[in-house]
Amino acid sequence: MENKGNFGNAASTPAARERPTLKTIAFMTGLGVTTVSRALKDAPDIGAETKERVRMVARQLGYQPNRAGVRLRTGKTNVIALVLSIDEEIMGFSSQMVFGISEVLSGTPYHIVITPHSHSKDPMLPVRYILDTGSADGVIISRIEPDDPRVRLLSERGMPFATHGRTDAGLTHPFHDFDNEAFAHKAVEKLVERGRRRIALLQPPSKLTYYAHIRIGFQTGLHDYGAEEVPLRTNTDAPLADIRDVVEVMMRSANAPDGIVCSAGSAAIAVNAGIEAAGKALGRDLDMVSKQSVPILNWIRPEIITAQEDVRHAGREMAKAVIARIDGVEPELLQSISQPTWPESGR
Amino acid sequence: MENKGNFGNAASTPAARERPTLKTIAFMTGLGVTTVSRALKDAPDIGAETKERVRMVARQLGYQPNRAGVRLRTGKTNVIALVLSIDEEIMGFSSQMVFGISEVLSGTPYHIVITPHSHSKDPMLPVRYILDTGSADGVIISRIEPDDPRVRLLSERGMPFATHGRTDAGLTHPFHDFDNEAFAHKAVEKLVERGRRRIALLQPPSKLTYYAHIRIGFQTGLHDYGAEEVPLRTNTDAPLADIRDVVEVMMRSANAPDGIVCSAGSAAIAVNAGIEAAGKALGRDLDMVSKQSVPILNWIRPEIITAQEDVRHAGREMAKAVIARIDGVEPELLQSISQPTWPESGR
DNA sequence: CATTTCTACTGTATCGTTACAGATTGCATT
DNA sequence: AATGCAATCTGTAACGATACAGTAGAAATG
Repeated sequence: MENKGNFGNAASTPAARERPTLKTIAFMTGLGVTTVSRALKDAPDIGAETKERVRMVARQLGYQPNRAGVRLRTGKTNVIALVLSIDEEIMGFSSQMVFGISEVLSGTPYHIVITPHSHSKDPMLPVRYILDTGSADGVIISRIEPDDPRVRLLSERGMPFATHGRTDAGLTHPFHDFDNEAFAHKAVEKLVERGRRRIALLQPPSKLTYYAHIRIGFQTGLHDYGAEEVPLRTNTDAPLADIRDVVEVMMRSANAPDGIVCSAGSAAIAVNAGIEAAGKALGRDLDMVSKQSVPILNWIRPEIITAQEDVRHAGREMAKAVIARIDGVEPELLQSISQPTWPESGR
Repeated sequence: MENKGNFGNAASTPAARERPTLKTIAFMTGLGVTTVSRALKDAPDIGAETKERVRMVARQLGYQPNRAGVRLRTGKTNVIALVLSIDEEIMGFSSQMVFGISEVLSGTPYHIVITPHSHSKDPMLPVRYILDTGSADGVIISRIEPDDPRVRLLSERGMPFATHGRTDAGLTHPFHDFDNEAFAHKAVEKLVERGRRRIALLQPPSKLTYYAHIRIGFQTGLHDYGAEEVPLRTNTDAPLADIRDVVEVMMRSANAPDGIVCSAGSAAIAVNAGIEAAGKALGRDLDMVSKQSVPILNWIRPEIITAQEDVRHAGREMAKAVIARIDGVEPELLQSISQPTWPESGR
């Protein structure tokens, strides 16, 4: 009865020093490989006592299922692909997101694989690659457009995914978003509170969905608090040097604003440089409200009024959403929006 | 002669819509699976014409080898694991490194997997996990200590790896490092040039190898240029609020320094806050020289004299080193040190 | 007592790839 | 004509896990 079953035809006997496999456990318990596999999955047709024994031995051996074996047989990769734009933000935006995702994945068998791309190249490429090679069980993407072709493709192919930002074309899918409308609205309020009336907006590139959210929040804010817009012809994607130059020109012009709303932390730095280059100063000639995803603006220019976007939290939410989606939860239930927080100024 | 070989006993015929495998190519070319496999690897025992034909069909089908298959059979994972401390730096330090690594890996079959950990927990854990599960072909680690146990373990187990920073205990291994000694030395020079003589150093935690490099550069600098050290009792790992407080106290004290050398960009922000809290100002009462890995300090406090550390470049170098190591290149040949660059101040 | 049903377990085939140990063919050599 | 030998090509087994289709034995049923 000893050493039967799978070891009958196989020549090998499990070596002590190798990484344990199901075969090792099967050998040690005297059970079949199949039984061990099913026992570890808590299948209903395995005896309670047997399960217990298998689990004990597995634990003792430090058994970890071989990923390649599982993946080959079942097609499950246990990988979440994070598609990142390599020219995203200069300041740790994406690292915080990665860490948020990792936090959630650390309790699961999932690993995080970074799939980088440049947003000057075709943004479909990384997504197509993942789909064609089946190299992930789930995908996380950002920089979402209203009718994002990546979202369409992923949905079509039935690949679970979550987005950082929403679409706006009747597509239902898991997402996490920051309430940019609320941010922009409140930003205007904060400026008007300080007696500012002529306000410029440094907005995101118009192709991204949240451009519209920012615009709406900004414009209803202007309307609600009786302020007017001073046009600013650049966006948060522009090189910092360009932003500085454009702002400098604006600040030197006859109708310079007395308030600025800035949609990205790194851009706020350039805006401030432009303001100073024009001989103006925050807090004196004008005020600025900016979103930031890494809490540093307040450290350097306490005069900048900031709203905090918790990107790490966004990462957590998206990771949870993708996993839930993989587990079959309906997309409608996997959408969340987080509110800006307004830390008391200073520090 | 058609449809023979592997298709004789197998019931399946390759479906058109599925992802192509070697079997598909074998079917289309009328060759055996083994032949196709060897042809694609350019093995010497396959005819030139056959190779050409196989390559053509493979290209046409968009064949990509199944990673799980390769991994299961050969043990090669095609994964480079990047071990990242989730409490690393607040500012995009690690994202830039990730992108640098990605740049190099994009031309190879390697993927990058992030293995996060907290450096308050046992730093051996992620490394042991990778070794025990064989989940990567190569590893990249940072926050290196003089006699780093991770470096020892990885070497012992023959796992290819590269480090960001050096060890200092007779261990030979691939690394990329920033010349912190040169940085600190030059930093003192820059301060003395501006007439500063009493200099404080915000140093890295003493357990990290580059603590010594910074100290040596700093002290030889003091000696060479005839300046003296004002002690500063904190380090770059401390919470920003702590750094600010300690600096504030120091700046209020009788023997406040007239110069500061700062070993990390994010810490410089807190140092500056401390200076201002004490009612002092950079450029007037004292000067500061700081290292930065993301070029933003100059944007916000142009008065801070900065040395740039190109972390993206470091990522590239380490990725190249790991791959070379995997390919059997000797570790001695895979060590590089990059010099600080001193961008002209301003903007 | 024969038969069905249920419980607990097992062998075989398979995922895609590659190492290994042959085959087959044609051609030159003895 | 027999032999040797490259040059090409091929089948089989194996990596580790799991889906599937069983089997053996005990217990319940008629």
